[in-house]
Amino acid sequence: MNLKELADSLNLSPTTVSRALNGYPEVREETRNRVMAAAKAANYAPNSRARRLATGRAMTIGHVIPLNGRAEMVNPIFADFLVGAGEVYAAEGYDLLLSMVPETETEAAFRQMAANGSVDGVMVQAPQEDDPRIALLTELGLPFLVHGRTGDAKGYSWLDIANIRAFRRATDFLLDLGHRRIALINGQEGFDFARRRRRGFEDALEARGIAPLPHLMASDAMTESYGYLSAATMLDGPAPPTAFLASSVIIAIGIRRAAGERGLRMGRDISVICHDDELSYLNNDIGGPAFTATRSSIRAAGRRCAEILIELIRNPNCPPIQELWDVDLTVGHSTGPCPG
Amino acid sequence: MNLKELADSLNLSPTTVSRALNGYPEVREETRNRVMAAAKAANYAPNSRARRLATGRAMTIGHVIPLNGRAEMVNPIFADFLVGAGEVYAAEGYDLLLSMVPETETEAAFRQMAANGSVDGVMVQAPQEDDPRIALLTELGLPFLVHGRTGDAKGYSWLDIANIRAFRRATDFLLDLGHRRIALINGQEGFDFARRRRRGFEDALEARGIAPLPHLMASDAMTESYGYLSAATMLDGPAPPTAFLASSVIIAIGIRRAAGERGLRMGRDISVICHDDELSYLNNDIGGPAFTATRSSIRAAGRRCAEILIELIRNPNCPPIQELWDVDLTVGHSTGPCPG
DNA sequence: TTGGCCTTTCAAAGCGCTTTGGGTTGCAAA
DNA sequence: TTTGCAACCCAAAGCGCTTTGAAAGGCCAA
Repeated sequence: MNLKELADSLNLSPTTVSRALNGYPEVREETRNRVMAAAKAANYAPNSRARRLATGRAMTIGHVIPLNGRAEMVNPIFADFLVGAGEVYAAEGYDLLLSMVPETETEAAFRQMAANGSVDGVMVQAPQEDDPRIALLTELGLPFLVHGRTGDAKGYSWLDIANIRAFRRATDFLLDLGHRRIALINGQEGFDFARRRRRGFEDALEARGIAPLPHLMASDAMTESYGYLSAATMLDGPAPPTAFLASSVIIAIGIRRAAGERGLRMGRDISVICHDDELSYLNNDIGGPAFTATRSSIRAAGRRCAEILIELIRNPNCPPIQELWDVDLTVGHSTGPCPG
Repeated sequence: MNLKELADSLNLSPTTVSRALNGYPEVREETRNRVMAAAKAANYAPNSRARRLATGRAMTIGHVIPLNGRAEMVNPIFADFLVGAGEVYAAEGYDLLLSMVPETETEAAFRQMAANGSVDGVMVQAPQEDDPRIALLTELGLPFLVHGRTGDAKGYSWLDIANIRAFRRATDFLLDLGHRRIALINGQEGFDFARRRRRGFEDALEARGIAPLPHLMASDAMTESYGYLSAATMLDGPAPPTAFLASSVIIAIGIRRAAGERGLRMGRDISVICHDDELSYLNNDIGGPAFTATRSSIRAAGRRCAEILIELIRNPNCPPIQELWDVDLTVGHSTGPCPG
């Protein structure tokens, strides 16, 4: 069933049927109702390919996920972010085009999208230091929103959490408990968020005249085994840390494993704070929050990012929208005063 | 730059340029090269909206993720599966349309997709007992592939792992170690995979004349806190288990937490086997596999599912393709003989 | 030279929708 | 009776591509 057939069956022109269906005012209410009823009865839905060609809009938003060949790692926050964004897209009538491409081909992927008009805008996640995607998308004139930020953070739209502040606060919390040998198990340097978090950590130490210890700082893709191995090495080494600051719950789980194997009880023998993206399957609340954590819902971020991006698409010469979210520190069972 | 402009600049007709670009034989090699070079120079890519309208193909595959309002839980395996599938789609020139809809609206979402032709086929994940999606998609004539299976598993295409066999084998492994009070911390009943796993578990017990203990069987969405709470309850209750069988690594991590809090060492005081989907951020291999596990890469499943679905789309009257994958049992540090 | 047959190219007709730029019709105002 | 103006509705022109059916050109055999 297409528009023409539907129109014929109603003895109306395609024009009128189209307008009735799309809510234009110049069609009588009675006619509109007739059309709506017939469309529903015939289970008619306008062909989206044709509609997109005619309107020139793709009604689609692209998420390009770069796969880095080495680690082959899928960022675990990616699913929750996607779900948050997807909820908003669905509500606003946008489709979500997900594109998995090798990291080396992201530029080509964006160029392709811009040239063939398959998306109206794109979401950029996990920006690196001076991420080339920002200049590229600006050049291509494709609306985009960055989750995170990088460079001078000017001239483009982004949404980020206050990473420096969050990690400074978390470090202060540990320092206040008397800890001095604090380890930072961070995400991969190169990502802007990891650099900021390190800076927050170092700022807090510096403010108390404590030098960060290089052997207590690690940086890598945020997997459980990375958390485990880093913590194990540090705990078994000389001058082991009394507290850990971890960039994700997954890492903290690895730390917990290493601590457990060594008979160390969290919150008593060893303290752990992590950043908690509130992943739905790693709920940190039930039975009281297990980990003391800086918390910010990645899913809520996804939702808000989607809203902003849609705004940018609808309103092409809208000035850059930038949003910085502050982060809570919730106290759980994983921290306590420095022993000894 | 569109086709007509490109053609004009070459003094050729749009027809010829289109054929040259799409590899049709009736164009001279020299002409084709000229066209290709000009297209590259002008950074021309055919408008995908127009192409799709003209060809009648969407070159898009839909993944519909039902969000169940209550739990608001995002299945953690979903990201890795998506990445696996996405790799294949990208290689084959298909787009991936991701649609997040409330569970109650999945039927409407599929009907919409079928009516407006935005996808050429869809992937169905995590089927429930007699999942209505299968009948619906069959009725709609939309090619689909089920990851998992349900009902009589006949008449439609699916790819599944041998859940019964895997869990029977895992249970046997624990029984052979002398365990008798074995707990099953399963996924949500209602999902076919969870039913099969329970059956494998019960079959193994039954074969040795052991009755499954209802108080040692739990079933819910597979989160860390669910694993933790279930294990905590069981360990603190009467007749606590000496071994656990968990439907996911995430659950097992929760069990480990509960055990750790009670001073129980895994592999010595308590045994744990889990099913490991080989999520990239929960690598169970580094430093030797932590958990004894039945293993099957969800990402590889995603890849293969995508291949099959594309085959089904390309070849509409292809008979159902069904693939059952056997599952490895790898021994880690989390299991040992029954103490006492 | 002519006819026939490739090879290569093109004009034009869609694909199914939206949207522009009118037409009708009916009714109040002139 | 005309005119003016809403209120409704429609024909037709795209949107940018693919594809059909045909024409033009080149070559060879008759």
